[in-house]
Amino acid sequence: MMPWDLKSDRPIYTQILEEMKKRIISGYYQPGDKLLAVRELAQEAKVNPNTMQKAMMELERENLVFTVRTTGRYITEDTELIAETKKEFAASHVENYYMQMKDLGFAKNEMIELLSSYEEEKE
Amino acid sequence: MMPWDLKSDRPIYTQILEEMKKRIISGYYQPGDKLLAVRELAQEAKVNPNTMQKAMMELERENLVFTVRTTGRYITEDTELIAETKKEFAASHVENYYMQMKDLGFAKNEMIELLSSYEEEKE
DNA sequence: TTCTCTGTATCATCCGATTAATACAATAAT
DNA sequence: ATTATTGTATTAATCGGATGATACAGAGAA
Repeated sequence: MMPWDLKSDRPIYTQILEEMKKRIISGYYQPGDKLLAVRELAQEAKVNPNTMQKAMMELERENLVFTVRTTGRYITEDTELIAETKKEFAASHVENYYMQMKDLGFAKNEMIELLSSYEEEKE
Repeated sequence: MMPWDLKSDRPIYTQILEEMKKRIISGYYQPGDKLLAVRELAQEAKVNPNTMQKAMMELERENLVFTVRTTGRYITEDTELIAETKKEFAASHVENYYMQMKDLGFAKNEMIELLSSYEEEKE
């Protein structure tokens, strides 16, 4: 079971929304997959069902999931939308990294160099 | 005058804290520079003086600014600390970019490629 | 039909962040 | 000595997010 590790520095429902998006665009959830019930997901993430529900509503507003009333909720089968969402997500992270570093006075080649020499932490 | 553009998705005082840090480590504020009074800064950022004060207290806790009672607040002259803070700040952004992209299934060379081909938006 | 599971809706309550309005103490400037 | 400006402290009120408890409606399963 995938951990949720939610922090308290931002609204919980926002973090859940992002985590769900990540799970969809990364392929952890496949198109058409049935999601656990809101109550179960809430228990899993250790949040109130209302909070999970709020995140789901937003996810649905973006068409990344759809509901079959009284049956459950499913991941969209619109692979085009998923691909597009992934593209946007990646682009926003590239931009964020670039902008933050630029504000600090780093040149692009330095940004690339730092990333290249980055080694993941082990433990 | 540097804009503050504060969002409502995270605590204001946290955002102010980060913005101040950026201004210090990027050199926008120089060591020893005198800051505007809390009330003025608050007015400039369009927030309550108490909120600005809270951010300043935290900034001071990290020794990035110091106070001369009844005279004002100044940027630290500990250039070593500033350099170290900048290093940490950059490292955390590198890690963040790397981890987010990795979770989405991107390989490091793809991350580098996306960054290389990133072109800043004009308008 | 009856039971159970689904999403959904509606309360009241709590908590932290923010705002607001003041007040105070210390010092530099006048 | 007086005034203005500084950071700081205090108290109350407000607001949004999160929780908790509960209820309802619809569809599938028994």
